[in-house]
Amino acid sequence: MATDADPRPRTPLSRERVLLAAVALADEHGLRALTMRRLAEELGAEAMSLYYHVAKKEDVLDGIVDAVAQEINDAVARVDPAEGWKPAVRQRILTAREVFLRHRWAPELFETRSSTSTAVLRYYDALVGLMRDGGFSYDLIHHSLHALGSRALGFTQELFDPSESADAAPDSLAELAEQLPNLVGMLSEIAHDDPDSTLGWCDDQEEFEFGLDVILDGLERLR
Amino acid sequence: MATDADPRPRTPLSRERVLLAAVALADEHGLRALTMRRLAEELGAEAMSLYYHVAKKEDVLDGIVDAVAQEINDAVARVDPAEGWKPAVRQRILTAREVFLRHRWAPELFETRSSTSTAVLRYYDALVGLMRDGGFSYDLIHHSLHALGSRALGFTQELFDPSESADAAPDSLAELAEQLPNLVGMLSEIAHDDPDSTLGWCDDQEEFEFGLDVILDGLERLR
DNA sequence: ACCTGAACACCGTTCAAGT
DNA sequence: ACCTGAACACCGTTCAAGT
Repeated sequence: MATDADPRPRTPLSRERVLLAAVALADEHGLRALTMRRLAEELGAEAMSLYYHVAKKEDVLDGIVDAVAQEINDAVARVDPAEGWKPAVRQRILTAREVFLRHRWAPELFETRSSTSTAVLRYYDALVGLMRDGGFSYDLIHHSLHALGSRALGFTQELFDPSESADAAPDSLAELAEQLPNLVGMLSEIAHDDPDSTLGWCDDQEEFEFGLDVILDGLERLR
Repeated sequence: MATDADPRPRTPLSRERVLLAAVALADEHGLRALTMRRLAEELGAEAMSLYYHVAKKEDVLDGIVDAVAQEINDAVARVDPAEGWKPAVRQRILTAREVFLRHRWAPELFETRSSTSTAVLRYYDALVGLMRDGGFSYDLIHHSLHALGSRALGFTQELFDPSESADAAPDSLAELAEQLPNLVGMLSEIAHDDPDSTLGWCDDQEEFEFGLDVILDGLERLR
């Protein structure tokens, strides 16, 4: 008798199911699509049902940051402990980066709320430990974390995409070259063409590693 | 007869007045307070009146990014052209930073929409020119801009504020020290105490300059 | 214990209408 | 040309009510 339409959720809701669905929704449609109403729909429930399992939307956002941080911790736990602090730190960071490449909405969220995640703190704790074992003083490690900034977690935020501006100008390209001679000169020599390794224009894999190595080499010298 | 209550706006609205009010509102109450309705109220008008002067809210956000970028360009135009590419670039960046210290909401917005601002492009163009004159190839300049990231504009986004987590834990501080021995060890040696120079915990003036110099020194070596 | 419907106070934005 | 009021389609969230 109940064989026809019975779209009740098989499994009951839970904080974990809500967070998993939130991550999946953000992965597929971006952060902007992550509304309480849409999230509930994805789970076959009403928006208000979510509030039994999470306090408020902020709680969901904190939760998915923590979930990504745990994914990072799981990933870095599997990397071979390299010889020397530098390859070890480098490898950890590049491994963390791979997680962000799977969750491209995450950098934006980490910028503002990663301090609430104990998983993020555990990630940093291990990084501090590695550098400590590598002969750094706590003071220099502290400076190093500041110098690395978000790079310690594996991403840099993009700041501008000159290719966009280039597209925008139709025939005024000559005028643009006049106004921005150096930028146009530089960009005419350069091409980015590996979208899969790119978190926005400024976060190309090759460029990420270049910047990372500039900093790690600099820290090495100060050690 | 019209001597009593006549709170009509003296000056008519204009795109410029709208943007100025938007910057002032964000300065005083943060980005979250910047809604079309609140902005109109600030101008003594109705929300819908704004749409005669700006296309949509996105347009307002693009506009205030451009306004801040112009403020930066004005500021850097006044700095003495230093001798050598490094002091010149360094001074430009620290001057740009001062503008962000006046508009603490701006970094968040620049992260996502600075590519739409021609003023930002002009800022970068001058920076590229300085480095070019300093003997850098376009290719290395390009790498350098990636390595600097948002630091080229004078800010780094904060990633975590361990002091917050420290506050949060009341008596479980011992447990925290057990779980995060390295982080707790490091932080016990360190204190941040100049709130005026700080854009969030990770963006202390001293730390900003440390990180900047690590990168500039590294680029110098690659020149 | 877990979920829901109706309702509230907000958003950005459209559109026809006022001066 | 410039501004407005009413209305629409969305938000997050509260609360009393259902099972």
